Parts: sequence; C-alpha cells; structure tokens
Amino acid sequence: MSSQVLPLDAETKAAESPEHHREELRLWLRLLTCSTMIEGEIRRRLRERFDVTLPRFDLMAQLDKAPDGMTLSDLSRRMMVSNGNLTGLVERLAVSGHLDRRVSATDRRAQIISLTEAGRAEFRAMAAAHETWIAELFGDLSAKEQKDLMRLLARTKFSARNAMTGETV
Amino acid sequence: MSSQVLPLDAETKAAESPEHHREELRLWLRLLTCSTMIEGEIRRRLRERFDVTLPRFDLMAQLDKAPDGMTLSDLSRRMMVSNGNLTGLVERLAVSGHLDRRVSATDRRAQIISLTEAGRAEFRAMAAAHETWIAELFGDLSAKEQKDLMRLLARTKFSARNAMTGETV
DNA sequence: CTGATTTATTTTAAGCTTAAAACATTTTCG
DNA sequence: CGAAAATGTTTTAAGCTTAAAATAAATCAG
Repeated sequence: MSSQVLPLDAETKAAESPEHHREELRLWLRLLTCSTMIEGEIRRRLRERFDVTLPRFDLMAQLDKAPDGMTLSDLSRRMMVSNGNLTGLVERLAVSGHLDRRVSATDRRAQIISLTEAGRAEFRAMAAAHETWIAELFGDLSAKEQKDLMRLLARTKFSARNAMTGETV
Repeated sequence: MSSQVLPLDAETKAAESPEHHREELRLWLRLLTCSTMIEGEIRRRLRERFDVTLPRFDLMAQLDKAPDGMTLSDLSRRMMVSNGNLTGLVERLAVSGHLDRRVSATDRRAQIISLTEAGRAEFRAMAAAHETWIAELFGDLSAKEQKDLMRLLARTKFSARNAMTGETV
C-alpha cells in the first residue's frame, strides 16, 4: 500500500515488519486538534452569549433545515449520535418549549419532531452569530485555501467511509 | 476581510447587511463530519478489540510520551479537556492499575501521573493497532494529498488560534 | 514577613454520550 | 394469515464532560 517496491519475499512479509504510519497519525491528530479547538470555542460562545449548549444548537440546526419535521431516527443518523442520546435531548428541548413532538400519522412508533415558532426564532438569531464566528475562526484562510481544504476533506470523508464499510483494503 | 473593495459608505456599513459566510460554514461542517466519523470508528474499535474507552486511550497516549510523568494541569492543557474531567479519568485508571500518582517533590499541590509498566505494555499494544486503523481510514489519500491537508490544517489551527486570542479582526 | 494573587486540584450539579437490552409497531414472506 | 425480521424509540447503567465554586499551596509585592 505505497512505500517501496523492492521485492520482499513471502518470508519477510510474514514477519510483519512494524510498517509505521506516523504521518497518517500526525495528520489525524492535527485534524482532531482543529476540530476540538473550534468546537470548544463555539461551545463557549454559545453558552456565554445565548446560554445554550452545543448539542441543543446542533439539534435545532437540523430541525431548522426540515420545516416539516424529522423523526428521531432521522436526527440520529444526521447528527451521528446514538438514538438514546436524542431521547433525552429532545425531551429537554420540548420541555423548554423549543420544539414540538407529534406522533406520525403513518407509523405509530415514530414521532415527528419540529421547531416551535419560538424555537425557530431563537435558533435563527443564534445561527447568524454562529455563522459570523465560524467565518472569523477560518478568517486567515484565503478563498483558494478554503476551496482546497474543502476538497481534501471530501476526499478524507470518502476514504474513511470506504474503510468503514467492508473491505480491509 | 476579503470580499470586494468597492467603496461602501459608512451608511451602508452601519446597515449591517447580512454578509453571508456559507462557504466557511460548509467547510466547518465538513471538518466536523470527518472528525466525528473517524473518532466514532476509533472509539468503536477500541471498545470492541481492547475494551477500553477513547478518553482512557487518549490519556495513556499522553503519558506514554512523557516517561517521567506529567501533572494533571499539563494533561489538561495537552488534551484540551477540563481539569475536573481529568480528576475522574485519572482516578479510574489508577484504580485499574494502569497508572501511578505521586506527589510532586517541589510542589505539594501537584501530582505527577505516570504509566505503570502494565499500563505502558497495554497501551503499546493498543497504539500499534490504532496506528494501523488510522492509516487505513486515510488510506485513499495520496502522499501529496496528505501533505497538502496537513499544511492546510496547520493554517486552520493558526487561524482559529488567532481568532480566539484577542482581536475580533 | 504578610496579605494578595496565582496556580493546582477537587468537588458539585447538571447535562451529554454510549452500548446494550427492552419494548412497540411495522414489514416481509412463507 | 401469522411468524420472523426489521425498524423506531425508550430505558438502563456506566462513564464522560463541562462550568463554577471550593480548597490548598506557592508566589509575588510591598
């Protein structure tokens, strides 16, 4: 999988030489650092200026994009969090009046979750600030750098998805 | 902060036109998706194959790099998690015999945390598998793509750090 | 030296998160 | 149809995480 093409006999291969992948590791740690730093700062600002947690913001962001509402399973898939996690999150936001739950007309197991008017208004205000913050945090990157990074992250997502579904290369 | 240089009068500026930054937002969401996907997969595999949580693995990884041990504050800064969080994490790993705590000789407030021999051995085994997994997850990226991504993430880290410390541009 | 500030850590309360098991309903198919 | 599998959700137990307040020790300033 890359590296040298010198002929290694089966013996050598079977010996399972360590095969270091330090560069990939460094790449992953840097990606994680960026993500953690930015997420932490956004979390801090959301709490400070709007007294809201990041998970609640994220949940409302998903619902804002779905005017007709979504089921818990849809939310779970989109947000990449466990089902059980959402049960509690939705419960708390329903109690605080930010969202509505109604049983699906076609499937009595499922609930359709949607933002209330108040919830939507509150989210829109937060979203505007959030967008500004993100632009500020990425502010030093040129348009070209942003475009390149976007492409490389798309490739990364594809690569990871690939490695997760099936083939061990 | 980029965009056009057409002369906007103060009036127009004061009107605070929405100024959309959707591209930065998309970039951030993609970064977050990559990070979340990979982290989730690593978490899953660590649990499945080694019955260990990701936070514990991360803590041991820091300690493995510091043979003489580190204080909780050092760990807190390096891992970018709260101090209180570490208290519990360290407590659980000390109980399970993975690490040692001793009071600092020069500062009676501080503890020096270090891996036990057993802890180190266990970590090394996990780290080897971890490195392979990461290489696999990033496997579709060419060497050049990896290098480019590395550079752009360094720029991103710098940009975010910049925006966090002081100047609101 | 002593009071004020800083630094290191723990505690507390609340909420987030997961995996696994349990439960409820729908869909599939023999 | 009716059993089996699949899907949608909740519950449970454990652990993670944070912010804020509390405690303790070291350092600084006068």
